[in-house]
Amino acid sequence: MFNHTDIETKWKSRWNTIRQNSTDVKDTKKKFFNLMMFPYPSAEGLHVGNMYAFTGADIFGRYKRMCGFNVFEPIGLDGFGIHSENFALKIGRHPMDHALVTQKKFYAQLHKIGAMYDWDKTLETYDPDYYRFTQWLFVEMFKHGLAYRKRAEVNFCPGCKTVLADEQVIDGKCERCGNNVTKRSLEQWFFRITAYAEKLLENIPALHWSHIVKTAQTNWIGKKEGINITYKVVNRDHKYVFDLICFTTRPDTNFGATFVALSPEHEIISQILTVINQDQSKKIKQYIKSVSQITSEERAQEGRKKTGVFTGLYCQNDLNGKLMPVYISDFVLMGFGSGAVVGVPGHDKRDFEFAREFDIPVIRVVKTANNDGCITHIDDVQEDEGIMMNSGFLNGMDIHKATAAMMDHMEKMGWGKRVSTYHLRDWLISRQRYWGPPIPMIFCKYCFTKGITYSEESAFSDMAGWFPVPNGQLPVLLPRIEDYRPGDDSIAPLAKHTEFYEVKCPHCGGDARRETDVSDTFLDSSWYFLRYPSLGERKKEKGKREENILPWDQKITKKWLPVDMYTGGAEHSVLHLMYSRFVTMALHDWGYLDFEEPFPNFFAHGLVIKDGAKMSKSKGNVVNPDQYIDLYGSDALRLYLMFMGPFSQGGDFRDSAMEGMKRWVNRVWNLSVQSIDKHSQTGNAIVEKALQKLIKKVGDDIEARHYNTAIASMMEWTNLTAENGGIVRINQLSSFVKLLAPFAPFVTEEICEKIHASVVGGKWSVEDSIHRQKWPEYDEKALMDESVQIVVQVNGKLRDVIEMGSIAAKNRLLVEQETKSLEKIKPYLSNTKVRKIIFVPGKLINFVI
RNA sequence: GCCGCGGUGGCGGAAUUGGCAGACGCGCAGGUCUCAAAAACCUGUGGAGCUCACACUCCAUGAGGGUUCGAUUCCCUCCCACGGCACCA
Repeated sequence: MFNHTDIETKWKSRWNTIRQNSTDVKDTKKKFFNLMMFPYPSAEGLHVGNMYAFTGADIFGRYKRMCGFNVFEPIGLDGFGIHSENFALKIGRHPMDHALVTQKKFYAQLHKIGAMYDWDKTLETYDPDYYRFTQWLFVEMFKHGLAYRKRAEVNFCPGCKTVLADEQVIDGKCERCGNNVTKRSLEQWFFRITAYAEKLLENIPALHWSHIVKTAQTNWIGKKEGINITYKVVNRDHKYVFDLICFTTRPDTNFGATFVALSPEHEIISQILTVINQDQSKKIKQYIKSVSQITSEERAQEGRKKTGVFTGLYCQNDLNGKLMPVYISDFVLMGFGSGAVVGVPGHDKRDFEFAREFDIPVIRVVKTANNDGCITHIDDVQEDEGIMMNSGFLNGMDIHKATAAMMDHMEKMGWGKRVSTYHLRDWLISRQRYWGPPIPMIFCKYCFTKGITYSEESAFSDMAGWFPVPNGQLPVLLPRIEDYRPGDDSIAPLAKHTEFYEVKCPHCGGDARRETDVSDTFLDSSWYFLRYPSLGERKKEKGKREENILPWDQKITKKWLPVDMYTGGAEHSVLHLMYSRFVTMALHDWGYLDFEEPFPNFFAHGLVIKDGAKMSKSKGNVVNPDQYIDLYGSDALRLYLMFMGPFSQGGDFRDSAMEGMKRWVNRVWNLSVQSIDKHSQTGNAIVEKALQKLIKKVGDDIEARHYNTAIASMMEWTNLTAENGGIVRINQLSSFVKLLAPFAPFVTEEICEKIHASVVGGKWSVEDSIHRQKWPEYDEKALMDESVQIVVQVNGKLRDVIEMGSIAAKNRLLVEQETKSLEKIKPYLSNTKVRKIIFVPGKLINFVI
């Protein structure tokens, strides 16, 4: 038995003294940036789910280092944001104080899990030396026309008392606190991520990401190809009033169109109100008001009765000259397409439901082989495959051919234009909260009234009076205030502090007002990977307020980025991963970076399950790793976590299974101590052959992140050594311990030191560390077996297994002769004719009778 | 509704290209050691049949069908979990 706590304490301190894991970023010959998603520190500290993710990533980094790479593995804290602030509010400690407490706690815990973090290059998003550049990024976004401010219907979480981005609303609920999200019309800052929709989509196939994550992101971007049809709108007297654009992916059904519906948020409604009578206007206003009073969740409720109001106007369908009444209805969403749809009730269920409510005619324009009758019931509505009818020049075509033909026709006639629309919306970036980087913008009322904009460019035409904080004045420090609690009034805490917001206009020098919202946490994490390698230069920048200082060192960034391997949870598929891609693309286009994709390789690890549920605070099943590290050791816990199942799948956390892992670590220890003691020079051929195979197996498994089977194979090998004398040669032990080193860094280092003392003697130095050793090589020839097992089947059923020389086993005739006469086979072959013999060289023979 | 992933012993899981299903571990049972227990170690462990025993036979990878000499693996239908999107026109 050995004392794991002593060993861990010893090596933690020794590694720290020698800066074992401090990466020299100047050495870029074989660099490897091994990054894992940094944690957001809150509550009780690191939990087993974090440790699972970090350990899996760390094993890969350690393996790469042993394969000769200069591995950089940094860690930091994503400590700004609602999550941390909510916890600070809960326990009644100021977020600034709480941040320091959790920082200390998290770093202490992260020291204990045995990961090879570079402790000289850590970052915290709430550090002014970090967020000055988050603010710099905001300013750059603004300067390039990608940050804008507008009044919009936005998601508001009554629990967190702030607005949320679309991505942070899950099933109508807040991603963080689970409260039902409501809509509010507020002035907010947005990032124009939609400008990159196509690029974000286009680059996805080339990414080495799991198919699941790629699909999730593709779905979120949600590209749809269709056509914008421009209709002439006429009033009761058939007089033209204006144009209206409807988006559709199914123009093939356009001969069946019988109405047009507008979203209640559609801007053309203000024009409509000017061309219709008062009575009608009143009804429309009433309807819009009633819609604004229901929640988005209620509005989207399935099976809800369709509502709407007639505008008194008509769209003219140029295909057949028919007039289609224009309605306003809340089943039409403003955020998709053009916010106006052309209704084809025969071939769209929602359109049918609407037509039912308003007695609008239903026309069939698509038929199937056995159905071309009237559409009178919702189940008759035909949305899929079929052949066109009642559709003029389209008749007889299938719907796909008809769609293309109709688009061609409409474009030729000048009635419409092919377009793509996206589900992706602009990123709502401002938050009416305290614990984040203040948005570095200034609003000047005087300049606003004069219509003065930051630049002449059209992108700024709606942004009169808004100016970014000059670079040299960054960071805009977040002041320490005591009334940091968010209110119900959508007013940011900083807006109550004149000393914060009263500033001079950077343009005219007059009195102006600083923006008092802070930015979304996801902005903090959208660029942190760019910062890490350059952190060695941080001392030079500290406190400096120069104009042209960049968040990173250009030379270092050119060498070290993009990230070589990124490991994290799949739950960030459409949040962090997409925001980071967007920010990187923008920085690339502005000339700051020479790559577009920050994470060409991303590995999505699985989740740790406890009692059948994902480990989370709200479920109350969070497990703190500390107690297990104390009880079983960091090595045993790391091994146990990785042994639960494939790293991509996660697994079920159970205390009892950890005992077994501790037993095995003990067995490895005993095997090592005894082998070093006996100093055996004679090797066992079976153990040696198995070791050669093991070297290959463990290497291949680590590359594939099949850590569970790598560990299983190592267990098999130690079982084999127990059957073969219980000791191994020193060089065999040495190789084995290297294979185990990425998984169990502490105990293997201790064994390595013992081997070193026994074989070489003298003082232990940095170079002697097992984690600096070269990964063992195996002999291809040694993997070949002299004899193999041949499976003997009759009609595909296993009847016998024989051992043969590996060369003979490849000879069909020889194997046939050998197996035909086997005692167990003979009875099957007598009295029948062998119809066929299947032979797989070196593997199997099958007699078909 | 659409898209995606999966279903293997009491449990977590393993199984190159279609070729010995259940590796490895947990749990359980029995044993050694002990006054006793724990720890440690050893043996057994999918189900059924047959046998004093060794052995042998049959059944079994969510259900049903197909392709094949041979299917956990490939194809079709269905069932059940999980993940993403969703009044998206």
